[in-house]
Amino acid sequence: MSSVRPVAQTTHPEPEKLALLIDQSKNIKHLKQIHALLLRRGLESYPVLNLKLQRSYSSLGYVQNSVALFNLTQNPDVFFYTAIIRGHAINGLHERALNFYVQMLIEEIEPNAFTLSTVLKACCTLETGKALHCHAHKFGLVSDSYVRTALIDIYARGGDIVLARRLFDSMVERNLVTFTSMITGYAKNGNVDEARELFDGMEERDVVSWNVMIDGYAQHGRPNEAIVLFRQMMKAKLKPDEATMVAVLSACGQVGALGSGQWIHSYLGYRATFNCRVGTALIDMYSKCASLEDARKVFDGIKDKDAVVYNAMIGGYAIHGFSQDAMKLFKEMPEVGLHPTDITFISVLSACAHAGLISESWGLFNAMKDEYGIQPKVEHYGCMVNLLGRAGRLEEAYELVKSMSIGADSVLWGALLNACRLHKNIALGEKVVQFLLQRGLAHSGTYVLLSNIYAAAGNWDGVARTRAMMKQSGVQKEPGCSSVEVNNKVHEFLAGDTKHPKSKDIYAMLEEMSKWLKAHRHASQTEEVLHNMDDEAEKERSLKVHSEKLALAFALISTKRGTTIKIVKNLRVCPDCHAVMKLVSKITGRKIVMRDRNRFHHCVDGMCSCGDYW
DNA sequence: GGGCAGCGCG
Repeated sequence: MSSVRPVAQTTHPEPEKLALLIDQSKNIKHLKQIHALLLRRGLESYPVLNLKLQRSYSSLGYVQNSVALFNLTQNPDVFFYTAIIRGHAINGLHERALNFYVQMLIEEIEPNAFTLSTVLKACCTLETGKALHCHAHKFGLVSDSYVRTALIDIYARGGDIVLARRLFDSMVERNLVTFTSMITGYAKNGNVDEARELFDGMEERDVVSWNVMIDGYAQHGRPNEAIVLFRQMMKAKLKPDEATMVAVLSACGQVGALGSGQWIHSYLGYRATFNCRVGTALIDMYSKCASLEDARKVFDGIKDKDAVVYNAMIGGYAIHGFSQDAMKLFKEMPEVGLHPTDITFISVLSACAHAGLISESWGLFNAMKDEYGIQPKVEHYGCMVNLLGRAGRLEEAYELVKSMSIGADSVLWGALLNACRLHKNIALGEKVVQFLLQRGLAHSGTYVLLSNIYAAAGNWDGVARTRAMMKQSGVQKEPGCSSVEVNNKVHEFLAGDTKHPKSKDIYAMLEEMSKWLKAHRHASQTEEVLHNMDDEAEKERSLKVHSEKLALAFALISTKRGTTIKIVKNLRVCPDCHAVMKLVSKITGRKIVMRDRNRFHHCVDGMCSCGDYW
């Protein structure tokens, strides 16, 4: 190498060339090499190159390196400030990003539209958003489309969807991104239909707009519409990306659409390995579609698993009641250098709850607080209440709920009520419902559970009163809906449904099932029939057409002998249907796997994996 | 010399 510097310098790459090299560096090693080269040539503080270095370090996640360079910069201008704010914002260091913005204002450097849209990215609260909105006015940036898009985003995510829409409507030029931003706002806020209206009105859509809409359906209880929209996307010849797949897989898991989920798996190419995001989505889908072995295969194939991947697999074991496997994976986490998260604890605690492991649960619950420094959330309490309730320790469960410093939600109260139902404890059930009514927290599930508690104890007065309360408050029972997938198509059934094309055959099968059940001396478990029917025969008739039984009958006539039957129900399975599933599994020799709102039931040869507690 | 939107786990 020549040691004659002046000569060498003229033959070295020009700054423009170096700038390009920085932009093109794909990893930290690369970048550091170029940085070293700049240092050797005394070009480190050459403004353009310095700026580019900072940006590249930040985008590779090395914000500290950017900060070090920033601190060496003499009189950083608006470009440098914007870069350092952005570096922190994209790496989730929101508070520090805001601090740099404040520092910039103190230095009396005026932010431009780039700065403002960047700092808006780091703004987490509605209050900060409003303050920045004022700044936008002050600096005359409020009509800039990037600033405005960011503002729409902030307001929509902060829950002020009306204001977000007002900003959107007042924009002179709205583009694909603005629309997508507004649609995202609606979707995240649960206004899926408004989102769809905007989506349908768009002149052009890209993969992101489709993804947002599909995910909006998937995350707001409308998984079937998510799958339908995905098919339309494919028809429109748009190439789905990873985000599309993650959203659709979530939807497949929710409805138990194993066939569709497998199709996506094959579209992704049945690779031996997936990244964490796609891998997690596949694990979740397979777990919820009762294919735990496939979930595990995907899990094993993921290299560099993160905690989220573990959470998904542990959660899979948990809903199937495989507590030992869940615990085993949980114990493996520290061994591979992963820290359990709050979600991990929800999964292991629910696994323990399903298996009735009381001392283990208390141990985990306390360790979570004391050793891992994770504050229990309402969901963690929910697991404990489920567990204690199932074990009949109702007062202990009630005391736990009352002792909480955070507010209990309707799911937690529901867990307590379910325990009252299981142990026929009317007194506590009434107390809880009274409590909920006073605070306006009662919803349809509350009433149904209370009614079930009365019915279980044969208290028909109580049932009638509950019915009257429901009517008075205008609450309607969420209709039970069961689905079963046959030939990649999800068939849905409501109670007493006659809309299915094969309805006649289904009802014939139900008659046949009745005969089997009679022969096996099955006594209908009418205790939880909601209505006060005087006639026992009438109660039986209403039980016979429960949605899960229709789904079972349809599966029996339309699937091959010996194959596993998989049913998904949106509510908790009713006791009579549960008993029937077990019996039918024995009579037909088929495995019946049913997922209800809470967990999986694997019925084999007359026994259920839940041990008859759910 | 710079900027905006989408994904997972109970």
